[in-house]
Amino acid sequence: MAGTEDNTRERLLDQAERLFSEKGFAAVSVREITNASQCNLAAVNYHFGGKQKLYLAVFKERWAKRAQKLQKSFIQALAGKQQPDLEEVISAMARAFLEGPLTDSERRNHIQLMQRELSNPGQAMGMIVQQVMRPFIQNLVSMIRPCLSREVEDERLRIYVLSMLGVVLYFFLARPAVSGILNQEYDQRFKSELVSHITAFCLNGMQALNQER
Amino acid sequence: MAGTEDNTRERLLDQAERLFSEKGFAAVSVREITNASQCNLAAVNYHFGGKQKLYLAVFKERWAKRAQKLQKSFIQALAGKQQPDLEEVISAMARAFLEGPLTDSERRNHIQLMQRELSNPGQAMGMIVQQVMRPFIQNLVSMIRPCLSREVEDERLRIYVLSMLGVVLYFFLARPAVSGILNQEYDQRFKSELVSHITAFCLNGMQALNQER
DNA sequence: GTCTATAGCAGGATAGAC
DNA sequence: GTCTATCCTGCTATAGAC
Repeated sequence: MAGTEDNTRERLLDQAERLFSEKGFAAVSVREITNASQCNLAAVNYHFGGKQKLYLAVFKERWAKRAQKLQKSFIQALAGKQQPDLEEVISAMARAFLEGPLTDSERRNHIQLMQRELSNPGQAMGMIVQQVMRPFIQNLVSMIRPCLSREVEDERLRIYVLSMLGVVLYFFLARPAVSGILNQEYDQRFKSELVSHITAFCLNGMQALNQER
Repeated sequence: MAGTEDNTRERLLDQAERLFSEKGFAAVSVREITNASQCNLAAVNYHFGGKQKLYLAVFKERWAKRAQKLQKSFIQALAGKQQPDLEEVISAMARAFLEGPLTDSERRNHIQLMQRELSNPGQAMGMIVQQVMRPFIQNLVSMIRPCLSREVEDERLRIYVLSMLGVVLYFFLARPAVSGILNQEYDQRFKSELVSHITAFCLNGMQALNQER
Protein backbone atom coordinates (compact mmCIF):
# COMPACT_ATOMS: atom_id res chain seq x y z
CA MET A 1 0.00 0.00 0.00
CA ALA A 2 3.00 2.27 -0.22
CA GLY A 3 4.10 1.35 -3.72
CA THR A 4 1.59 2.97 -6.04
CA GLU A 5 1.17 5.90 -3.70
CA ASP A 6 -0.92 8.41 -5.50
CA ASN A 7 0.39 8.35 -8.99
CA THR A 8 -2.54 10.42 -10.17
CA ARG A 9 -1.68 13.23 -7.84
CA GLU A 10 1.82 13.42 -9.26
CA ARG A 11 0.63 13.40 -12.85
CA LEU A 12 -1.79 16.17 -12.03
CA LEU A 13 0.97 18.30 -10.57
CA ASP A 14 3.16 17.66 -13.62
CA GLN A 15 0.57 18.62 -16.16
CA ALA A 16 -0.78 21.50 -14.14
CA GLU A 17 2.67 23.01 -13.85
CA ARG A 18 3.23 22.68 -17.56
CA LEU A 19 -0.12 24.10 -18.59
CA PHE A 20 -0.23 26.92 -16.05
CA SER A 21 3.23 28.02 -17.10
CA GLU A 22 2.37 27.88 -20.80
CA LYS A 23 -0.98 29.63 -20.68
CA GLY A 24 -1.53 31.15 -17.28
CA PHE A 25 -4.03 30.24 -14.59
CA ALA A 26 -7.19 31.61 -16.16
CA ALA A 27 -6.56 30.23 -19.62
CA VAL A 28 -6.29 26.64 -18.42
CA SER A 29 -9.35 24.60 -17.55
CA VAL A 30 -9.52 21.73 -15.09
CA ARG A 31 -10.70 19.53 -17.94
CA GLU A 32 -7.56 20.27 -19.91
CA ILE A 33 -5.41 19.34 -16.94
CA THR A 34 -7.22 16.11 -16.17
CA ASN A 35 -7.26 15.06 -19.83
CA ALA A 36 -3.53 15.66 -20.12
CA SER A 37 -3.04 13.71 -16.88
CA GLN A 38 -5.21 10.90 -18.20
CA CYS A 39 -7.39 10.88 -15.17
CA ASN A 40 -10.86 11.92 -14.23
CA LEU A 41 -12.25 15.40 -14.01
CA ALA A 42 -13.11 14.92 -10.36
CA ALA A 43 -9.56 14.06 -9.38
CA VAL A 44 -8.51 17.68 -9.00
CA ASN A 45 -11.14 18.26 -6.41
CA TYR A 46 -10.43 15.04 -4.60
CA HIS A 47 -6.69 15.56 -4.36
CA PHE A 48 -6.42 19.30 -4.03
CA GLY A 49 -9.83 20.73 -3.29
CA GLY A 50 -10.19 22.89 -6.39
CA LYS A 51 -8.36 24.54 -9.26
CA GLN A 52 -7.01 27.41 -7.19
CA LYS A 53 -5.61 25.08 -4.56
CA LEU A 54 -4.00 22.95 -7.25
CA TYR A 55 -2.25 26.08 -8.52
CA LEU A 56 -0.92 26.76 -5.06
CA ALA A 57 0.17 23.15 -4.66
CA VAL A 58 2.19 23.42 -7.87
CA PHE A 59 4.21 26.21 -6.31
CA LYS A 60 4.59 24.57 -2.94
CA GLU A 61 5.32 21.03 -4.07
CA ARG A 62 7.04 21.54 -7.39
CA TRP A 63 8.22 25.02 -8.03
CA ALA A 64 9.89 25.58 -4.67
CA LYS A 65 11.79 22.30 -4.95
CA ARG A 66 13.06 23.13 -8.40
CA ALA A 67 14.18 26.52 -7.18
CA GLN A 68 16.23 24.81 -4.48
CA LYS A 69 17.75 22.46 -7.05
CA LEU A 70 18.67 25.40 -9.23
CA GLN A 71 20.30 27.25 -6.36
CA LYS A 72 22.15 24.17 -5.20
CA SER A 73 23.60 23.73 -8.68
CA PHE A 74 24.73 27.33 -8.59
CA ILE A 75 26.45 26.84 -5.25
CA GLN A 76 27.91 23.55 -6.39
CA ALA A 77 29.49 25.23 -9.39
CA LEU A 78 31.41 27.50 -7.05
CA ALA A 79 32.13 24.93 -4.39
CA GLY A 80 35.73 24.29 -5.42
CA LYS A 81 36.88 27.88 -5.11
CA GLN A 82 37.99 29.29 -1.81
CA GLN A 83 37.15 32.78 -2.94
CA PRO A 84 35.54 32.87 -6.38
CA ASP A 85 36.14 36.03 -8.35
CA LEU A 86 33.34 38.16 -9.71
CA GLU A 87 33.47 36.67 -13.17
CA GLU A 88 33.07 33.17 -11.79
CA VAL A 89 30.07 34.15 -9.69
CA ILE A 90 28.31 35.88 -12.55
CA SER A 91 29.00 33.17 -15.06
CA ALA A 92 27.79 30.51 -12.61
CA MET A 93 24.58 32.47 -12.08
CA ALA A 94 23.89 32.88 -15.79
CA ARG A 95 24.70 29.24 -16.39
CA ALA A 96 22.38 28.11 -13.60
CA PHE A 97 19.45 29.79 -15.32
CA LEU A 98 20.35 29.16 -18.93
CA GLU A 99 22.09 25.79 -18.90
CA GLY A 100 21.59 24.57 -15.34
CA PRO A 101 20.52 21.21 -13.93
CA LEU A 102 17.01 21.32 -15.34
CA THR A 103 15.84 20.08 -18.69
CA ASP A 104 14.91 22.70 -21.25
CA SER A 105 11.21 22.29 -20.65
CA GLU A 106 11.58 22.25 -16.87
CA ARG A 107 13.52 25.47 -17.08
CA ARG A 108 10.96 27.12 -19.26
CA ASN A 109 8.10 26.07 -17.03
CA HIS A 110 9.94 27.15 -13.93
CA ILE A 111 10.83 30.62 -15.06
CA GLN A 112 7.61 31.39 -16.87
CA LEU A 113 5.60 30.33 -13.88
CA MET A 114 7.66 32.58 -11.65
CA GLN A 115 7.29 35.51 -14.00
CA ARG A 116 3.53 35.10 -14.18
CA GLU A 117 3.33 35.22 -10.44
CA LEU A 118 5.76 38.10 -10.03
CA SER A 119 4.14 40.43 -12.50
CA ASN A 120 0.64 39.39 -11.50
CA PRO A 121 0.94 38.71 -7.82
CA GLY A 122 -1.32 36.02 -6.44
CA GLN A 123 -1.16 33.92 -3.33
CA ALA A 124 2.14 32.30 -4.22
CA MET A 125 4.12 35.50 -4.62
CA GLY A 126 4.78 35.99 -0.90
CA MET A 127 6.33 32.54 -0.70
CA ILE A 128 8.45 33.09 -3.80
CA VAL A 129 9.87 36.36 -2.59
CA GLN A 130 10.38 35.44 1.05
CA GLN A 131 11.54 31.87 0.79
CA VAL A 132 13.29 31.80 -2.56
CA MET A 133 14.31 35.13 -4.03
CA ARG A 134 15.40 36.98 -0.91
CA PRO A 135 17.72 34.21 0.28
CA PHE A 136 19.14 33.71 -3.20
CA ILE A 137 19.86 37.38 -3.63
CA GLN A 138 21.35 37.65 -0.18
CA ASN A 139 23.51 34.69 -1.07
CA LEU A 140 24.74 36.44 -4.20
CA VAL A 141 25.33 39.64 -2.27
CA SER A 142 27.58 37.91 0.23
CA MET A 143 29.55 36.17 -2.50
CA ILE A 144 30.03 39.35 -4.46
CA ARG A 145 30.93 41.68 -1.64
CA PRO A 146 34.46 40.31 -1.13
CA CYS A 147 35.17 40.78 -4.84
CA LEU A 148 34.72 44.52 -4.66
CA SER A 149 37.43 47.06 -3.98
CA ARG A 150 35.16 49.38 -2.00
CA GLU A 151 32.71 49.14 0.86
CA VAL A 152 29.16 49.04 -0.47
CA GLU A 153 25.93 49.03 1.49
CA ASP A 154 23.71 45.98 1.23
CA GLU A 155 20.88 47.94 -0.30
CA ARG A 156 22.94 49.30 -3.14
CA LEU A 157 24.48 45.92 -3.84
CA ARG A 158 21.05 44.30 -3.98
CA ILE A 159 19.96 46.65 -6.76
CA TYR A 160 22.98 45.60 -8.76
CA VAL A 161 22.25 41.94 -8.21
CA LEU A 162 18.66 42.52 -9.33
CA SER A 163 19.96 44.15 -12.48
CA MET A 164 22.00 41.10 -13.33
CA LEU A 165 19.04 38.86 -12.71
CA GLY A 166 17.03 41.17 -14.92
CA VAL A 167 19.38 40.64 -17.83
CA VAL A 168 19.41 36.89 -17.43
CA LEU A 169 15.70 36.48 -16.93
CA TYR A 170 14.79 38.82 -19.71
CA PHE A 171 16.63 36.79 -22.30
CA PHE A 172 14.43 33.99 -21.09
CA LEU A 173 11.07 35.63 -20.80
CA ALA A 174 11.18 37.58 -23.99
CA ARG A 175 12.63 34.58 -25.75
CA PRO A 176 10.14 34.59 -28.62
CA ALA A 177 10.71 38.30 -29.13
CA VAL A 178 14.48 37.99 -28.90
CA SER A 179 14.37 35.23 -31.49
CA GLY A 180 12.28 37.43 -33.75
CA ILE A 181 14.51 40.45 -33.36
CA LEU A 182 17.84 38.70 -33.76
CA ASN A 183 16.55 36.14 -36.24
CA GLN A 184 18.17 33.56 -34.05
CA GLU A 185 17.00 30.23 -32.62
CA TYR A 186 17.83 29.40 -29.01
CA ASP A 187 20.07 26.48 -29.87
CA GLN A 188 22.95 25.25 -27.77
CA ARG A 189 25.47 27.44 -29.54
CA PHE A 190 23.45 30.60 -29.05
CA LYS A 191 22.78 29.83 -25.41
CA SER A 192 26.43 29.49 -24.58
CA GLU A 193 27.11 32.67 -26.54
CA LEU A 194 24.47 34.30 -24.35
CA VAL A 195 26.19 33.12 -21.19
CA SER A 196 29.45 34.69 -22.39
CA HIS A 197 27.73 37.87 -23.35
CA ILE A 198 25.80 38.17 -20.10
CA THR A 199 28.91 37.50 -18.08
CA ALA A 200 30.85 40.18 -19.92
CA PHE A 201 28.03 42.71 -19.77
CA CYS A 202 27.30 42.22 -16.09
CA LEU A 203 30.94 41.96 -15.07
CA ASN A 204 31.54 45.37 -16.57
CA GLY A 205 28.27 46.67 -15.21
CA MET A 206 29.27 45.72 -11.68
CA GLN A 207 32.42 47.79 -12.04
CA ALA A 208 30.23 50.81 -11.46
CA LEU A 209 30.30 49.76 -7.82
CA ASN A 210 34.07 50.20 -7.73
CA GLN A 211 33.86 53.79 -8.93
CA GLU A 212 33.22 56.98 -7.02
CA ARG A 213 29.68 58.16 -7.48
CA MET B 1 -22.77 63.52 -37.08
CA ALA B 2 -19.02 63.93 -36.62
CA GLY B 3 -19.06 65.34 -33.10
CA THR B 4 -20.05 62.48 -30.83
CA GLU B 5 -18.32 60.01 -33.11
CA ASP B 6 -18.38 56.70 -31.37
CA ASN B 7 -17.66 57.56 -27.82
CA THR B 8 -18.54 54.05 -26.76
CA ARG B 9 -15.90 52.55 -28.98
CA GLU B 10 -13.23 54.70 -27.34
CA ARG B 11 -14.36 53.85 -23.83
CA LEU B 12 -14.27 50.19 -24.72
CA LEU B 13 -10.70 50.45 -25.96
CA ASP B 14 -9.68 52.33 -22.82
CA GLN B 15 -11.14 49.86 -20.40
CA ALA B 16 -10.12 46.83 -22.42
CA GLU B 17 -6.53 47.98 -22.46
CA ARG B 18 -6.55 48.53 -18.74
CA LEU B 19 -8.18 45.23 -17.88
CA PHE B 20 -6.22 43.09 -20.33
CA SER B 21 -2.98 44.54 -19.08
CA GLU B 22 -3.92 44.02 -15.44
CA LYS B 23 -5.27 40.50 -15.70
CA GLY B 24 -4.48 39.05 -19.11
CA PHE B 25 -6.78 38.14 -21.94
CA ALA B 26 -8.33 34.98 -20.53
CA ALA B 27 -8.98 36.37 -17.08
CA VAL B 28 -11.09 39.26 -18.32
CA SER B 29 -14.69 38.78 -19.43
CA VAL B 30 -16.55 40.82 -21.97
CA ARG B 31 -19.09 41.62 -19.28
CA GLU B 32 -16.37 43.09 -17.09
CA ILE B 33 -15.19 45.30 -19.94
CA THR B 34 -18.64 46.54 -20.91
CA ASN B 35 -19.58 47.23 -17.29
CA ALA B 36 -16.41 49.24 -16.77
CA SER B 37 -17.13 51.09 -20.00
CA GLN B 38 -20.70 51.75 -18.89
CA CYS B 39 -22.14 50.37 -22.04
CA ASN B 40 -24.01 47.34 -23.18
CA LEU B 41 -22.74 43.79 -23.43
CA ALA B 42 -23.48 43.66 -27.13
CA ALA B 43 -21.32 46.68 -27.89
CA VAL B 44 -18.13 44.67 -28.10
CA ASN B 45 -19.56 42.53 -30.84
CA TYR B 46 -21.04 45.46 -32.67
CA HIS B 47 -17.88 47.56 -32.67
CA PHE B 48 -15.18 44.94 -32.90
CA GLY B 49 -16.73 41.63 -33.80
CA GLY B 50 -15.77 39.73 -30.68
CA LYS B 51 -13.49 39.65 -27.67
CA GLN B 52 -10.45 38.42 -29.58
CA LYS B 53 -10.77 41.15 -32.17
CA LEU B 54 -11.14 43.76 -29.46
CA TYR B 55 -7.86 42.54 -28.00
CA LEU B 56 -6.19 42.98 -31.37
CA ALA B 57 -7.73 46.42 -31.80
CA VAL B 58 -6.25 47.48 -28.47
CA PHE B 59 -2.79 46.78 -29.84
CA LYS B 60 -3.39 48.32 -33.22
CA GLU B 61 -5.25 51.44 -32.13
CA ARG B 62 -3.83 52.10 -28.69
CA TRP B 63 -0.67 50.26 -27.91
CA ALA B 64 1.14 51.01 -31.16
CA LYS B 65 0.39 54.73 -30.85
CA ARG B 66 1.68 54.86 -27.32
CA ALA B 67 4.82 53.07 -28.41
CA GLN B 68 5.39 55.78 -31.01
CA LYS B 69 4.84 58.48 -28.42
CA LEU B 70 7.36 56.84 -26.15
CA GLN B 71 9.95 56.57 -28.88
CA LYS B 72 9.38 60.12 -30.00
CA SER B 73 9.98 61.35 -26.48
CA PHE B 74 13.22 59.38 -26.43
CA ILE B 75 14.37 60.95 -29.68
CA GLN B 76 13.23 64.37 -28.53
CA ALA B 77 15.37 64.07 -25.42
CA LEU B 78 18.44 63.67 -27.59
CA ALA B 79 17.43 66.14 -30.28
CA GLY B 80 19.65 68.97 -29.08
CA LYS B 81 22.90 67.02 -29.26
CA GLN B 82 24.81 66.76 -32.48
CA GLN B 83 26.43 63.56 -31.32
CA PRO B 84 25.12 62.36 -27.98
CA ASP B 85 27.54 60.33 -25.91
CA LEU B 86 26.76 56.86 -24.66
CA GLU B 87 25.70 58.00 -21.21
CA GLU B 88 23.18 60.40 -22.69
CA VAL B 89 21.69 57.74 -24.91
CA ILE B 90 21.33 55.22 -22.12
CA SER B 91 19.94 57.67 -19.63
CA ALA B 92 17.42 58.91 -22.19
CA MET B 93 16.32 55.35 -22.84
CA ALA B 94 15.88 54.51 -19.18
CA ARG B 95 14.04 57.77 -18.60
CA ALA B 96 11.70 57.14 -21.53
CA PHE B 97 10.52 53.92 -19.93
CA LEU B 98 10.57 54.91 -16.29
CA GLU B 99 9.68 58.59 -16.31
CA GLY B 100 8.68 59.26 -19.91
CA PRO B 101 5.73 61.11 -21.43
CA LEU B 102 3.08 58.68 -20.21
CA THR B 103 1.21 58.79 -16.95
CA ASP B 104 2.08 56.14 -14.40
CA SER B 105 -0.93 54.04 -15.21
CA GLU B 106 -0.47 54.39 -18.96
CA ARG B 107 3.09 53.24 -18.57
CA ARG B 108 2.12 50.25 -16.49
CA ASN B 109 -0.58 49.22 -18.92
CA HIS B 110 1.68 49.67 -21.87
CA ILE B 111 4.59 47.63 -20.62
CA GLN B 112 2.57 44.89 -18.98
CA LEU B 113 0.53 44.43 -22.10
CA MET B 114 3.68 44.14 -24.15
CA GLN B 115 5.20 41.63 -21.79
CA ARG B 116 2.09 39.48 -21.80
CA GLU B 117 2.24 39.32 -25.55
CA LEU B 118 5.97 38.78 -25.76
CA SER B 119 6.16 35.90 -23.34
CA ASN B 120 2.90 34.39 -24.56
CA PRO B 121 2.88 35.19 -28.23
CA GLY B 122 -0.51 35.75 -29.78
CA GLN B 123 -1.59 37.49 -32.93
CA ALA B 124 -0.24 40.86 -31.90
CA MET B 125 3.34 39.75 -31.34
CA GLY B 126 4.36 39.91 -34.99
CA MET B 127 3.26 43.51 -35.21
CA ILE B 128 5.03 44.44 -31.98
CA VAL B 129 8.32 42.95 -33.04
CA GLN B 130 8.29 44.04 -36.68
CA GLN B 131 6.81 47.48 -36.42
CA VAL B 132 7.88 48.63 -32.98
CA MET B 133 10.76 46.76 -31.40
CA ARG B 134 12.97 46.13 -34.41
CA PRO B 135 12.98 49.78 -35.54
CA PHE B 136 13.51 51.03 -31.98
CA ILE B 137 16.44 48.71 -31.45
CA GLN B 138 17.93 49.57 -34.81
CA ASN B 139 17.56 53.20 -33.85
CA LEU B 140 19.46 52.62 -30.62
CA VAL B 141 22.11 50.64 -32.47
CA SER B 142 22.81 53.46 -34.88
CA MET B 143 23.00 56.03 -32.09
CA ILE B 144 25.34 53.90 -30.04
CA ARG B 145 27.69 52.76 -32.78
CA PRO B 146 29.47 56.13 -33.13
CA CYS B 147 30.10 56.18 -29.37
CA LEU B 148 32.25 53.07 -29.49
CA SER B 149 35.99 52.96 -29.97
CA ARG B 150 35.93 49.77 -32.02
CA GLU B 151 34.08 48.38 -35.02
CA VAL B 152 31.26 46.11 -33.87
CA GLU B 153 28.93 44.02 -36.02
CA ASP B 154 25.25 44.84 -35.93
CA GLU B 155 24.33 41.49 -34.51
CA ARG B 156 26.61 41.76 -31.53
CA LEU B 157 25.52 45.29 -30.82
CA ARG B 158 21.86 44.27 -30.89
CA ILE B 159 22.45 41.73 -28.14
CA TYR B 160 23.93 44.47 -26.00
CA VAL B 161 20.99 46.74 -26.66
CA LEU B 162 18.62 43.95 -25.72
CA SER B 163 20.50 43.49 -22.47
CA MET B 164 19.97 47.12 -21.58
CA LEU B 165 16.31 46.88 -22.40
CA GLY B 166 16.21 43.77 -20.24
CA VAL B 167 17.48 45.66 -17.23
CA VAL B 168 15.04 48.52 -17.69
CA LEU B 169 12.02 46.41 -18.40
CA TYR B 170 12.74 43.98 -15.63
CA PHE B 171 12.63 46.67 -12.98
CA PHE B 172 9.21 47.35 -14.38
CA LEU B 173 7.76 43.93 -14.81
CA ALA B 174 8.97 42.46 -11.57
CA ARG B 175 8.00 45.64 -9.78
CA PRO B 176 5.97 43.92 -7.07
CA ALA B 177 8.83 41.49 -6.46
CA VAL B 178 11.47 44.22 -6.49
CA SER B 179 9.43 46.16 -3.96
CA GLY B 180 9.19 43.09 -1.77
CA ILE B 181 12.88 42.29 -1.98
CA LEU B 182 14.19 45.79 -1.44
CA ASN B 183 11.42 46.84 0.92
CA GLN B 184 11.03 49.89 -1.24
CA GLU B 185 8.07 51.64 -2.80
CA TYR B 186 8.33 52.88 -6.37
CA ASP B 187 8.05 56.54 -5.46
CA GLN B 188 9.53 59.41 -7.44
CA ARG B 189 12.75 59.38 -5.48
CA PHE B 190 13.32 55.68 -6.02
CA LYS B 191 12.51 55.89 -9.71
CA SER B 192 15.09 58.56 -10.34
CA GLU B 193 17.58 56.56 -8.29
CA LEU B 194 16.78 53.65 -10.58
CA VAL B 195 17.48 55.74 -13.66
CA SER B 196 20.89 56.67 -12.27
CA HIS B 197 21.63 53.12 -11.33
CA ILE B 198 20.56 51.69 -14.67
CA THR B 199 22.56 54.28 -16.54
CA ALA B 200 25.69 53.49 -14.56
CA PHE B 201 25.25 49.75 -14.79
CA CYS B 202 24.57 49.71 -18.51
CA LEU B 203 27.18 52.31 -19.35
CA ASN B 204 29.79 50.11 -17.76
CA GLY B 205 28.26 47.01 -19.26
CA MET B 206 28.58 48.46 -22.74
CA GLN B 207 32.29 48.96 -22.18
CA ALA B 208 32.65 45.25 -22.80
CA LEU B 209 32.21 46.17 -26.46
CA ASN B 210 35.33 48.30 -26.35
CA GLN B 211 37.45 45.44 -25.08
CA GLU B 212 39.19 42.66 -26.95
CA ARG B 213 37.31 39.42 -26.65
C1' DG C 1 -9.26 6.42 -4.87
C1' DT C 2 -11.56 6.67 -9.12
C1' DC C 3 -15.41 7.05 -11.84
C1' DT C 4 -20.17 8.94 -14.00
C1' DA C 5 -23.53 12.17 -13.93
C1' DT C 6 -25.18 16.42 -13.18
C1' DA C 7 -26.11 20.67 -10.76
C1' DG C 8 -25.47 25.39 -11.20
C1' DC C 9 -23.46 29.14 -13.11
C1' DA C 10 -20.64 32.32 -16.12
C1' DG C 11 -18.88 32.81 -20.46
C1' DG C 12 -19.17 34.65 -25.65
C1' DA C 13 -22.12 35.51 -29.11
C1' DT C 14 -26.41 36.84 -31.59
C1' DA C 15 -31.28 38.15 -32.97
C1' DG C 16 -34.28 41.64 -33.15
C1' DA C 17 -36.79 45.68 -30.99
C1' DC C 18 -36.09 50.49 -30.70
C1' DG D 1 -25.71 52.68 -32.41
C1' DT D 2 -27.65 50.89 -28.38
C1' DC D 3 -30.45 47.94 -25.73
C1' DT D 4 -32.91 43.48 -23.92
C1' DA D 5 -33.46 38.89 -24.01
C1' DT D 6 -31.76 34.62 -24.89
C1' DC D 7 -29.01 30.70 -26.86
C1' DC D 8 -25.65 27.54 -26.08
C1' DT D 9 -21.31 26.17 -24.78
C1' DG D 10 -17.99 25.26 -21.35
C1' DC D 11 -16.70 25.95 -16.73
C1' DT D 12 -16.01 24.48 -11.56
C1' DA D 13 -17.59 21.81 -8.15
C1' DT D 14 -20.10 18.07 -5.99
C1' DA D 15 -22.99 13.94 -5.01
C1' DG D 16 -22.99 9.30 -4.99
C1' DA D 17 -22.08 4.61 -7.28
C1' DC D 18 -18.36 1.38 -7.38
